[in-house]
This record gives sequence, C-alpha cells and structure tokens, in this order.
Amino acid sequence: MSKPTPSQSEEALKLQEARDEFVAQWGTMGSAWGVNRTMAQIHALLMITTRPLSTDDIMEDLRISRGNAHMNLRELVGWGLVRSVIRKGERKEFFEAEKDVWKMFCIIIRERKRREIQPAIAVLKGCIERVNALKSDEAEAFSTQTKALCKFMETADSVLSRVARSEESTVLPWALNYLAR
Amino acid sequence: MSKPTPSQSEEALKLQEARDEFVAQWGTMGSAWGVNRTMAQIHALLMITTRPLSTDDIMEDLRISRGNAHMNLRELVGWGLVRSVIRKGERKEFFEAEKDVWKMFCIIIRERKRREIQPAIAVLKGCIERVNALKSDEAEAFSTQTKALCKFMETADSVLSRVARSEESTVLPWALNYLAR
DNA sequence: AACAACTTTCAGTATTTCCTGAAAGTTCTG
DNA sequence: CAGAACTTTCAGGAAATACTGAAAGTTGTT
Repeated sequence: MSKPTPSQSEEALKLQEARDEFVAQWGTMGSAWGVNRTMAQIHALLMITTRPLSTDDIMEDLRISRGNAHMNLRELVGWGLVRSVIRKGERKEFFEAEKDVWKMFCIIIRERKRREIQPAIAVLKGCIERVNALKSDEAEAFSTQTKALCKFMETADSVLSRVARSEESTVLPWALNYLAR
Repeated sequence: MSKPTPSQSEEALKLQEARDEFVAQWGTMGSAWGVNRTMAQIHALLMITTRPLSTDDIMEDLRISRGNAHMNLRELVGWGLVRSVIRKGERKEFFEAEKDVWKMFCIIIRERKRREIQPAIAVLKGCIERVNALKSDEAEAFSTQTKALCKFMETADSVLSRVARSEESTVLPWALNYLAR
C-alpha cells in the first residue's frame, strides 16, 4: 500500500542525490585534468543551479570552510567561468556560472593556452636556443626533438586560437557536430 | 687568453643543462595536466635520448628510487608512450619513447578519451537517467544542463576519435598546419 | 640445486597540495 | 564614529599523493 505517486520530498531527495553525484564526479574529473577538486565542485554546483549562490550557500552545500570557498570562487572568477552578481539593497556577493557549454569550452581553451601552452613554448625555445651552437650527435638529437615539440605546440596554439574565438561560439557547435557526424 | 673554441666538456655541460631544464619543465607541465611529475620527467628523458635506457640509467639521471622508476615506466608503457626493448644476450630491460610528436599526440588523445571522457559520459548519463521522471523546475534545469554537457562530451569524443585515428598521423600534421595557417 | 641477474611489490615515510578557522581588513549604515 | 555585515588573508594542520628501500619474486645459468 505505498502511495501511488512519489511525495514531493521523495522527489527532492532523488534530485539532491543526482546533483550530489554530479558535483562529486565533476570534482574527480577536475583532478584528472589538473584542476583542484573543490574548484571543480564549486563550478559544478553553480552550473546546475539557476539562482546565483552566496559564499555561505556554497559552504553549506559542499561542507567546506569559508576560506576554501572564497579562494576557489576567486579562482573561478579569474578563469572567467563564474561571475559575481550583486543585488540591489544586499551587501552580500552572489555567484553564477557561465552555463553555455560552448562558451565554457572556449574560455577553458583560452585560459589553458595562456597559462600552460604559451609558457611551455617559451621554455622550449629557450632550450633550443641554448644548444644551437653545439654540434655533437646528442646535441643534434636533442635539438631535433625539441624543435618538433615546439612546432607542434605552436600549431596547437594556433589551431586552438581559431577554435576558441568567442564570436564563433555559435558556429563552433555546428562545425564540430558536423565533424563528429 | 681563453681557449678560442669551447672544450668538449664545456659543450657537454651546456647540453646537459638544457636537457635537465627540458626534463624539469616537462615535469611541471605534466602536473598542470594531471600527470604525475616523475612520470612526465621519465617521458621527457626518454624523448630526448636516442639509445634505449635501462631502469638504472633513469634512476641515476633523475635521482629517483628503483621502485619509483619502475612504477612510472610501467605506467608509461601502459599508456603506449614508451616501449620496452630487449637486447639479445642481455637480461636487462631497456626503454625507449615514441618520438614522433603526432603519434604521441594521437596516443594521448586516445588514452584520455578512454580513461576520462568516456567514463565521464557514462556518469552523466546515469545522472540524467535518475532525474528523468522528476518534473520540478529545479529538476528541469539540472536535466537541461547535464544533457548539454553530455552532448558536448559526446561530440568531443567523436571529433577526437577522428583526429586521433592512427592511420591519419601523416595527414593530421598537414591538415592542422593548414588550419593554423 | 644453488646462485646470479634482474623485476616487482608494498609498508612506511616524505612531500606536496589543499583546507580550516580565526583574525584582520573593508565597506556600509545609523 | 561605532558597530554591523561582509570579504580577505594566511599560519598551521589535515589529507592526498608520491617516493623509498628492502624484501620477495622471477628467470636464467652453471
């Protein structure tokens, strides 16, 4: 003799479970790609929440300290994945995530390029420079390999720039879906 | 009254410095992308070394323990980025890296797809499934967002599959270089 | 079978990375 | 200006991750 339809609280519970799983999983994924777990979790939480959240909301939902929430929110704002919202008449700051997945994708590409690919290219060039004058076989091999890597990264940098031009965030899904067939 | 040309040992020193810097830097890059530093360093070392190296060579060069060297070499072999070489008449195992940057790239894409993207898609689908029946506004929003992410990842998975087809590792550089202009 | 050459494992430890919480800082309000 | 509301910082502690080294395992040789 169970109720014919699930109660509201049962439904709310199920939803909460799914949300929690999503948040946890996004955190795990983050780690795999070199992003701190909490930052990824906050991002996940904001992505699936319609209303903007305060630092306290986030602290409560994820059970993390104020400092942790604060720092990671700043990071996310720094990446451009989250923006802060201020409501008239309220002193508290609220946060909301960019929800468009293609825009997210472009932002992430742009930032990764800037933070990791470009510096790596610079270092590679430094290495290449330093052995330029040398001409042992080992130096030759080193030079060849680092140059190949450098060229590769420059190509990647350039291709990614084109892919991530923000104006194209409407064209991109289209083009890639086509490629994906 | 310094020597007119640098001595061999001076040259060797310079090369060693450049190699060390490259290895260190590749390690740092690894961390940024969620790869353990030592694993990336071993990979770097093997990439810039022509002759295959033994575990002992690597231990010595990077000043790491046998266990560490061993485990990370196995990981690299598991990724397919390094293969082991056995020389006739020698019992020791040697290792060499795939040196072709485009092949490397394809391998990494394939493995990341398999290890991270595909499991993530599966989890997302699970989440979507669980809230399918629910119909509150919040459930609706959650569903919409997770579906968008899921679709995105499936597209990415598919595009990457095409990009990383091994047969194309000659076409790929060409195509991407064109795109990069 | 005994030994040598080499590989593998893993408990304990070191290192890195992340998080907490409380104190100090800032901005607003009456 | 005093106090409330909120944000920021960061020293010290906790947790996650990676590493060591030695012992056990494997394979080949005499």
